[in-house]
Parts: sequence; structure tokens; C-alpha cells
Amino acid sequence: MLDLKSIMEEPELIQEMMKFRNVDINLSEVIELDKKRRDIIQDVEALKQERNDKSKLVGKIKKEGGDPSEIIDSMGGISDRIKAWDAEQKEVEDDIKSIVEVLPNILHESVPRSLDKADNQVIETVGEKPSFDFEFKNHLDLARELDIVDFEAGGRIAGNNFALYKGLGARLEWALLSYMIHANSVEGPYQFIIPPALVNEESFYASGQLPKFADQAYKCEDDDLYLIPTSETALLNMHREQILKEDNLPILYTACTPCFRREAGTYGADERGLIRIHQFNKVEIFKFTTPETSYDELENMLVDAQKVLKPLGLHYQVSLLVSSDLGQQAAKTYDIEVWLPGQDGYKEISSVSNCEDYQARRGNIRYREKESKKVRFVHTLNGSALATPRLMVAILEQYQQSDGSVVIPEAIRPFMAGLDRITK
RNA sequence: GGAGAGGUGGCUGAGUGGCUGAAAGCGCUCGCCUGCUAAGCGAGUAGUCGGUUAAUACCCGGCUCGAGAGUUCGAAUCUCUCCCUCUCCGCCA
Repeated sequence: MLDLKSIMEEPELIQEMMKFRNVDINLSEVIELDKKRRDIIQDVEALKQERNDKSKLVGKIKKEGGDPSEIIDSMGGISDRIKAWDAEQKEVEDDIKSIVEVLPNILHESVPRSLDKADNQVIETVGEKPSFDFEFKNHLDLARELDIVDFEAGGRIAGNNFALYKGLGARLEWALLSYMIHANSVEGPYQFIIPPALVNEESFYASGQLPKFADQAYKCEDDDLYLIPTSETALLNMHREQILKEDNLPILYTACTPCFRREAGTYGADERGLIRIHQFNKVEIFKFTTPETSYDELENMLVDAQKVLKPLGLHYQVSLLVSSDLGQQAAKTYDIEVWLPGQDGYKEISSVSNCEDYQARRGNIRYREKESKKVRFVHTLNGSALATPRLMVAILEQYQQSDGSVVIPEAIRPFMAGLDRITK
């Protein structure tokens, strides 16, 4: 959620940013509504003051044994009038909120402004494209031949675009998750969390999923709970409605959860198999920081995500996303894209973002500044480190051998009882 | 799911209609004192919105004691609904 005050102060600037985020908005309506809101507040507060003053007087007169009925008579209907104004105020505030809450975050100054995703800037390339001196296979063929992923069974159990890992496939999946958790929380500084995979409406709102992206979520109607699309949704809300101590910041968490996405209307022909499925596992890293440090922490986070990826020896690149490619919550995002031979392209395997105070404001997550003792919104950052289905695709495709087997990256072997290869 | 208890400031915890935005303690901050990383003394210490302002400094006012609705001139205190936590029982991985 954007800050209403900054909208009032510099609407042109924000409108301009929204334009580069593909959002056409005229903020003059919000400004009008806010003016109306202030007018109402002033009127209703004058009435409330009168009510309070007179009520106090009644108490005083009664205590002194007098007769307050004259004053009580003079207050006829004042509470009803207040009630009416209160309702109107709420209406105006709801109108403002309904406009502002669906606006995306502001842009950090370092974010390239473009409406064309092709302008994403590759800032780093690691490793090289593997070259095969045989006819290489895509992950679908490999998985079928090695019998490690069963889409048919997944479809039978749940539906289309649900995957089922099997045998060594399941073990590889589990090993990857263990490896990543280990990298983040044993070798890295993140505290390991296993949060609920279902969250309530408040949590879903705070993370930015509601109201705009309700149609992308699986909802349990009977309980008003939502299946998380990422553990970010859960981790953010660990501190919802709290005031943290500056001394405790930054707070660093890593979590491993299944992620659930309806992906309504997003499936393309090039995204069959494990590229885009309704349920997948992901290891997330998350930070609560002060505003002053959040961009340094973002850079650190990008390094941390690569610390997980690099030892796997995969070829990948890092991109700085342009304005129009950012998610709603993000003010700045780096994507890590791994090379997938079967796609003849790079696919996002991690996305590292600074959401600044966008989510903190929605979830009312604040901290007390040590010096000034003032209460301020924290900044929140999230990143994947990493998402497994695509990681598995990358390993299968990049590590495939001419005989159809797949070599397991060395870093993963300790998590697979030393197994070094998946064969038929 | 059933029975009972409870949800108050950073924390613990008083408070059953006006003198309570809230005792006391802890914690924290500042000052004083003390020949030493202790103790003592004093003061301060919720958030948010609006007005005012150069000011996110004062000052004035509104709101907030789990959430919402109600009774009343007036509600942390009374009534209703909902949510959550704890204890016991039941059920179940």
C-alpha cells in the first residue's frame, strides 16, 4: 500500500511511476476524496468534543448533587448526528482505500523504466551453456524415461498440471530442499522456519495478494483460509501488527513450504512439464530491515541466493527487472534465470525483491527507532533460494549424459546418501 | 466438537458506569549520587488521525483497553454476536 501522504504531496511523481508500471491512474480523484475526508473529520470531531465536554459536565453536576437535565436535553440527537457523520467518513475512507490498495509499489530510482520486458538488464552471467555432442532431451523425456516424475498420476490424483515425484525423483527433490535449507540456515544466517501453508485473510491482504489477485489463489471457503502461493506470504505475517526493536533488525528467516498457484490463464505451450505447476516446493529467504539498510540487504540477498545456486554448477544469469516486469509489491527486483536447454532459454529460478514499506504498511509491521524512539514501518525483502521444480528441470537437462542418465551435482550428493547418478 | 477461564500500554498486571488513556511493578531513556561494570534517588516513557506549524518540535482536539454492534447524557467497565488464547474432556494424524 502506498502512503496516502506521499500521494497528496507529489501526485504527479507517483502517477508517472504508475505509468511505467503499466497502471493508468488519475490520482486527482483520491486527492478530492481526501479533502472531503478532512472536512468530515473536522465537523464530526467538533461534535464529539461537544459531547465529551457536556457529558463530563453532567457527571460533575450529579456529583455535586445538582440537576443536569437541562444539559442532557440540550444534547438531543447529538450522538445520532455523530453516528451519521462517522458512517460517511468511513464510506469516504473506504473509497480511498479501494483505489489506493490496488496500486503497485513505487519504483526505486535504480529501476530502469520501460514497458518492454526485453529491456531487462542482464547484469551477470555465470558459467556457460552446456554443449552436448549427442541429441539432448528435454526434462519431460528424461523424467519419463528415468521414471522419476509422473504427470499422469498427478493428473489422476489432483488434475492437470499437478506433478508427482517418484522414487529417485522424490529423493532428488527432497535432497535439493535439504541442501538449500542447510545453505541458508546452517551456512547462512537465516533462521529456519516451517510456517503454516494456510493463512487467514488479514495475512493474505498484508502480503498484497488481496484484493487484486484473489483469483490466483486457492481458497478454503469454509474456513476463510488461503493456500499460500509462496512462503513469503506466511513469513511476512510473523510480525504483523507488531512493533519490533531496532536492535533486533534485520530479522532473517528462511522457510521451506509447498506453494500453491491457480495460474489461471497463464499456461503456454512452452511451459509444459515442471515449468509451471499448481503445487511446487520452494525455499524462501526473507528479511525485515530498517529503511536505511534495505537496499544493502537486497544486494546481500542476491549474493545469498547465488551462494545456494553456484555450487550446483549450473549456467545462469542475473537480471535487473524493468519497471513493467515488477510484481505489485516490489520496488526493485533481481531475477536469477537458469539456463534450460529444453526451453532454449533462461527461466526464472529466483526472484529477489525489496518491497520497502509496501507490505509493512498493509500489515502494520513497524519498529521503534533507537535514537528518536519514533515508530516507523520496516522494509521487507523476499527472495527464493530457490524454487525446486525449475531447479530440478535445470539439473536434469544440464546434467544429462549421452546414455540418458543424469549426474547429480556434487553438492547434492551428501543429501542423497552419496548417490552420484540417476539411471534407469 | 463439549465444559470452564481469559484477551488492558514494550512486558507483567490493577481496574464493574463519569475523578482511568488507564494504578503498581518490570524494562527502557535522561539526570543526580556513589572510589569503581552493584545499589540508591528523581523525572520521563502507547499508537494513530485531524487542526496548527517551516517542522514527522510544541500545543489543541478526536479515536483506540481482541473485533463489530447495542444500552446510556457518558462504556475498558453493562448487553449481544464473532475471533483468538489457555485448561480439562472427546475425536484424530
